[in-house]
Amino acid sequence: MLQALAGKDELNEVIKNRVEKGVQLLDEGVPLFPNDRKKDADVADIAAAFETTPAEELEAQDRTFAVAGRIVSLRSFGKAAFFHIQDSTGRIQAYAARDELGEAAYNVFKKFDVGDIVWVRGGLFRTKTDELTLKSAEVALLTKSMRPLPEKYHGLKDVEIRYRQRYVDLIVTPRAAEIFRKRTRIISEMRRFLDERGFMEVETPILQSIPGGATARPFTTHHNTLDMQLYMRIAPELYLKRLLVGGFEKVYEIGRQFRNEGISTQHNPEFTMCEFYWAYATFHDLMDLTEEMYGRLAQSVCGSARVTYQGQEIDLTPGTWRRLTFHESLEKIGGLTPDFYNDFEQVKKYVKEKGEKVFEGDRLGKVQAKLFDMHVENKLVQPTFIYGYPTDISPLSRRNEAAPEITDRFELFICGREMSNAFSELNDPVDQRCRFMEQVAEKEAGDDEAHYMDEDYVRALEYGMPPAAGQGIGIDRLVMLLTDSASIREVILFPLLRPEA
RNA sequence: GGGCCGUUAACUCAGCGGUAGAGUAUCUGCCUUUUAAGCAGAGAGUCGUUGGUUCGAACCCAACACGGCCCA
Repeated sequence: MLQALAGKDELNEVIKNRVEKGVQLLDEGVPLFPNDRKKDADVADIAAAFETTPAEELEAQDRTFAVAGRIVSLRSFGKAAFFHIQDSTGRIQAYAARDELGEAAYNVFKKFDVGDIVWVRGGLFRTKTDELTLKSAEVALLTKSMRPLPEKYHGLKDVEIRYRQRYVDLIVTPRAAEIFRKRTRIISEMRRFLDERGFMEVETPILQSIPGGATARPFTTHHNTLDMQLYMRIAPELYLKRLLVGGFEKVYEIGRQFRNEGISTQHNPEFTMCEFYWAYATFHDLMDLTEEMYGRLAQSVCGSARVTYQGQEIDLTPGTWRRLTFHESLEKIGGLTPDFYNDFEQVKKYVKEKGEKVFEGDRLGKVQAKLFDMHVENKLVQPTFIYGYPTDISPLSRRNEAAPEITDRFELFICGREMSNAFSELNDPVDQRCRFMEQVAEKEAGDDEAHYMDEDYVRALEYGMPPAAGQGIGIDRLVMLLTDSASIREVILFPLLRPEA
């Protein structure tokens, strides 16, 4: 196989050289991809244990360590060489010399390249510059690399290659690897937070025959045997609330959602959301819980409740977050007057002039939401709950007892972006049926993001759903905030891209 | 969908109408404490694709592809 590769003239010079080297090693009886070596230490553990140990003490001990990892740098002299080995915990320098390894082993070592995965066993010493270094008593090739890694100093700058070939990015861009480690920590910490409070993690369908729980266009797919059109879920909401009907009082799901929408620095067609539902609670309880959760995640992942995002300090300290009603925000932040924003015809004319689409069936709340998007949203930098959304744009939320035209719903904004959406749940089946019918009318009027009718969901409510509050948190945007990432593609391992040209 | 920008060696980039360049990486030689190791030498390219303008195009023009940023 290697001979076949070596003969291919479309391979570039570097790859040809690597293949030839591989063939030579094979000829000498050195396997290129063996799996018979075990490591007995992680690089970070060695560093942690001996970082401050003086040179004499290091060399006095006769203990050896076996590590395995990728060669990420190599400085070779004639009869000795220094190289760095990188494993999943970090990197450590190693030293190989002809006099230590013996002539034959050193000649094999000389055929190792940057990018190869190797195994090294040896004791520790300190170099002239005091760097903790593993002195190879034995080295072995574990995986021959055929392709050269990107340049060592500038690294991989081309974002297209970084996203398409994330495997390379993770090897050579420490920040990228760090973002995804933090992402994992954020999600596991969130699980722990919810588990501690008695929430039960569940899994609900991704393939749905009626997509619901959000205003968004779904992806469509097809089941062959059932010959049935299916949709990829846009939210797990309606299934999670069915579970409240079933008697589970606290449930959550962390999972992928799919929305057939544009792609931007804030939007990827598939993204991850955490949704949770809490019986006998209200949206006020959720605001408190949210502050507590975000504060804890920031503390755990960033070491402080104050984080820096794109040069701005964001204070996530629980108990300090601003809370404003939707209407207050239009006035205090948007600088609009009730005379204006309550005048349907005037607002409709205004948003149309600004280039927004207005459909036949749209009502006041919907055009007010566009005013909010234009004049308020991007000014909400520090964490702010906006609550009391118009009922027209909140088809699944409970109406406010005192003012039925608004709902007991909030959205959380940080850095000018929607981070979360939550409300006291609508559990009146009659009201829910009417709201669905209004949505269906909007859909017929041309809004393809409007809700579908979901008869089974209404039937579930007819059995009785306990009063409850529920929330959805966009995990990707939260990870962006806590890792100071400007684009959602920086926090998704394999963001959606068109096929390579 | 619209606007602006980018695409040149494996990587990072320069070149912007007159024979395709540098650094890293690769190869050869020297080199046993280097760390963007060093010294000497060599090889490496469908300049995103397709057309057009021109005596001559990586460079100017057009369309397309992929990507980035901004707007909708």
